[in-house]
Amino acid sequence: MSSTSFTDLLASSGVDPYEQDEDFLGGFYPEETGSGLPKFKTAQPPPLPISQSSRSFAFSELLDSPLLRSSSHSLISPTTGAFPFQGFNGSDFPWQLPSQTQTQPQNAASALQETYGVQDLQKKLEDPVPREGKVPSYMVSRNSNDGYGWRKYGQKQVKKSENPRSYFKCTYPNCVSKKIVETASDGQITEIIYKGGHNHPKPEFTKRPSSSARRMFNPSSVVSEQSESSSISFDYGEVDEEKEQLDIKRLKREGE
DNA sequence: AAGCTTTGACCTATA
DNA sequence: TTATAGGTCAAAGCT
Repeated sequence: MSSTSFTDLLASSGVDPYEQDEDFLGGFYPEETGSGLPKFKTAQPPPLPISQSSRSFAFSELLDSPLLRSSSHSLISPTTGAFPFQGFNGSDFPWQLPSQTQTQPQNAASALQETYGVQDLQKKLEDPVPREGKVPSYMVSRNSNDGYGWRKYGQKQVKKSENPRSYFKCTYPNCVSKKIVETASDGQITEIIYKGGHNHPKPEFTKRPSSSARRMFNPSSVVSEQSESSSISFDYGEVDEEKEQLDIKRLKREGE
């Protein structure tokens, strides 16, 4: 079912930040987000030790949870704070919960609500088709697409990172979800941070494709990722070239 | 024609 | 209170 959705995700850009997310979730890198956790000016309920270590768990994780998915719309208890994320309900995220990172669901939920930092996208996609080395920003944006429509609304070079950050907003009318993608000069996504959640279902195929050339599912590519990932098992994977180039390298902010 | 990206400037938060 | 950094907005240009 959601192959499409997921496919979209993966394929969408190849960024597969999500996949990686999930993946790295398993191996969270507290350092990154932990210390670098962006300050959400939104409403950060600090009561929960998010990750107690400052580890941003993968929001996807939750989503992925069958529980959530089952609930579909009621992902999180209203008490905790209505979990506005239901957009993923339609997606099949094979993300697995990291055993070592088992964050408390509640934490996760909270964190999710706030943001999910995806870093360490250490997935090196093999790219048979190199992007010529030049990766326009717009490409990057699309890469980050996880199936949702994102629109870039800004870019900035932050001091914390040597790489520029691109700011994206969900194109859904009522969706306030935002995404920050940090890309290296190579065009590789070094860090992805999600803020807020989607309060709408993920568009199946509607408007996502288009832009870049999304390729049909490329098992080969996917496999590559999965290999590294660890356990992502999706059958979709239209890894586009972008994906390949998405050399997501774990960018650890040592400077922290 | 519509949507998206790009870039600079402005605003807000934090130290 | 001031300075720095981060994040967001808006206008212009491009696909």
